[in-house]
Amino acid sequence: MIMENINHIFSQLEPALLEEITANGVVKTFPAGETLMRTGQFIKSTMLILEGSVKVFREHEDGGEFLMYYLQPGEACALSIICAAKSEASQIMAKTVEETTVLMVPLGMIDKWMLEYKSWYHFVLSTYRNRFDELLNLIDQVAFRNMDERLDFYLKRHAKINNTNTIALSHQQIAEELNSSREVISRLLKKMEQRHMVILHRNAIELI
Amino acid sequence: MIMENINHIFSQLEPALLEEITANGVVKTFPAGETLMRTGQFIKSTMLILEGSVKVFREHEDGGEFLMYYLQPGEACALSIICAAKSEASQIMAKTVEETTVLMVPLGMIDKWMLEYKSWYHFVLSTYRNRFDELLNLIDQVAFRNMDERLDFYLKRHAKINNTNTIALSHQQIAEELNSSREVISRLLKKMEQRHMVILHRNAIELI
DNA sequence: ACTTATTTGTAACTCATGTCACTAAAACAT
DNA sequence: ATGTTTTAGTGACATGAGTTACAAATAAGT
Repeated sequence: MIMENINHIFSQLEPALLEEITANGVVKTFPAGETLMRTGQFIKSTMLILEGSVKVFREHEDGGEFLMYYLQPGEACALSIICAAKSEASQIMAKTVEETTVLMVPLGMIDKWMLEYKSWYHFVLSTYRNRFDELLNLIDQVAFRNMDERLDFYLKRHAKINNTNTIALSHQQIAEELNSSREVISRLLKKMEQRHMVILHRNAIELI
Repeated sequence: MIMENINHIFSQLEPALLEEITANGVVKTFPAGETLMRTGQFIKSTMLILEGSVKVFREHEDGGEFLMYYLQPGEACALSIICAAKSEASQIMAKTVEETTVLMVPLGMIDKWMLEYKSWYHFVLSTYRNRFDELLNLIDQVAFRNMDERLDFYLKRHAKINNTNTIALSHQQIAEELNSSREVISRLLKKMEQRHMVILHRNAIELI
């Protein structure tokens, strides 16, 4: 059933390529909160997400972290592809947020398929493109926006990704992802509640 | 002599490819301060820098700008390649900082060469990789660093790129690139001078 | 039910940065 | 040389956001 799943999730890839992928890849399931990649680590394979979701973030020496983006089923980690191609150390951290199934493809294949399969070529390029866009967006956020706007943006994005308008996170968790502090987030959320933008519950924020 | 120049600057590319590049590309020289790409504009060709330098930056609605990186001879604009591949609108601005000669390659070639020339493939991928790294760095800066550290970093990078330890910029210009204000930069530079990190001149900052 | 741990609310304070208002110095122009 | 423009210096103040220090509310464990 995993095979079918792959075919479905990566339907934009050619059948012949999908066969190769399943032949060469290893399917692995990680529990929630598992670290898949850490700063400075060398990457030995590219990961295609089949199920669940993966948080990709930057980490600062003194503990702070900073959310970059989430990887969803059907997506690949752009960095792992880039790093793999140059066998360089990763600059980022990746962690599962829920139980996540990934397909691990040895890095030798990536280059090979680029030349052999047009659909793989487009897949890889659009992966780059999308991540690049997301980084540009992120830079906009931190360069031009205040925390209240960033929080608003964060909540909406989170809601969209999880396809719900109730964000099941504590203020503490949100603060960490935005590299802020819990009190600041609580304060801003209270303001948003007064403006009837959200309703606050324990461990949950409801968007209106 | 431009041909020789190209061969020299892009020596990592195969001779056959270089021939194709010169056959298909158009060499163009722009004066200093010319806008090569603006937000929302569609990109019709990729640019390889032959001489001079190009500033790539993000622009905010209310005027603020934000330096992303400089392109030097031998480099290509990663975004133009990505956008070209998907004929999407650009999200960034690019401006010459001095008189700059570029080689404009029609976007149809990019994809074609990826399959035909290994050296082009590696060139494009390493372009992505380098820009990606630079964006990651930038995010670090704005997410984790204060303005004094960012200024210090900015000055050192500028010095390194121009291969001099005198930065010939006004405080105003620096402020714009860091999306700050002139007074703040003046203040911080004065502090750096008191700590004997720099010597301030009019329109110039000397690193020690 | 009682205790404990987790999560949230809030006030007071500090600090970095941005803004306003104005002065001073240097470069340029006529 | 004198007036004008550009660049730099500086103090006073406003604001956003991080910090400290608690209190209150809610959930969880025994």
